[in-house]
Amino acid sequence: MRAPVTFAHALADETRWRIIHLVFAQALCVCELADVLGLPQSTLSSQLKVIQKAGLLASERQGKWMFYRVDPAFHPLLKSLFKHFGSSSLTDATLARDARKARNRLAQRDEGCCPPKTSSRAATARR
Amino acid sequence: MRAPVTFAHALADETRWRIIHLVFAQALCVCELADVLGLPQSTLSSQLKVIQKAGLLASERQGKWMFYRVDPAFHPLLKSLFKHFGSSSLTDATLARDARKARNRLAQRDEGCCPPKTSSRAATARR
DNA sequence: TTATCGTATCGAGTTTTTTCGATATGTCAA
DNA sequence: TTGACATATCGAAAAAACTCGATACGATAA
Repeated sequence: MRAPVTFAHALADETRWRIIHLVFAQALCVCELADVLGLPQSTLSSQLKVIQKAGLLASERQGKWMFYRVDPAFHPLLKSLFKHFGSSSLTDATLARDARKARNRLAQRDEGCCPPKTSSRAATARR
Repeated sequence: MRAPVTFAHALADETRWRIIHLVFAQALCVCELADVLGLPQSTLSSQLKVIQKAGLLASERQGKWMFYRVDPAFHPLLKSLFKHFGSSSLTDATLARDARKARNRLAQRDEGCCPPKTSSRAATARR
């Protein structure tokens, strides 16, 4: 009984809901999330911890950066939730803005703080 | 975005999770929930309000009693959640105990405080 | 090593949530 | 109407959650 309640709690916050949408299909690092959401880095770290506690996140360190994404095991469940509530960047203005900002931010990888997107290839190429 | 977050919040509490399981398949009145869960009536009223705020509940007054059940529109979504987490009285000891208490309590309808289960027939027959 | 940068943790302040007794509201019956 | 009973609301205390600046940790590069 603890697992589903913790899972629900992970979704029961607007900021976390936005985070989950952002890292559903792609991995982002903490600084990218902070940029997109306009929140301090420590806040992001805290919220990510809550989501992680529910087992929702897969994380991977890439040099200095920590990348987070939704664990694929939760994709079907979350998809049915998204579908039920019509929650997507097509219907929600905030999610749409987040998605756009994320696209812009991703386009600046290599120029900005983060390592190249295609992590394994570029990361090994750097060393 | 507010709807799914409110929905998640409704599930993000152990007591509410138990309530939702209890009134998923059958309608119960507040005093029955209080008996089964062993909580004061005012606590139940508060928690039911939280669940209701998410649109999860259908309620029906039956004389003095107010019956609550999960709105059937949410059955599929909740079922996928239950399934994902294996949340049922078969796997969870607390839910099992709740279900057993509810069965006992239902068997005492007509003897105790609550009106007969087959509400429409019995209720009209009373008048 | 030192410097830098990204992230995690800490700690305090603020807000929200949860609980539950007391009380109000509403319904039925007489 | 009164009385009894089920439920809702109120109010206050306790607990939990949320935010965010300051700081510690960890990895990279020079």
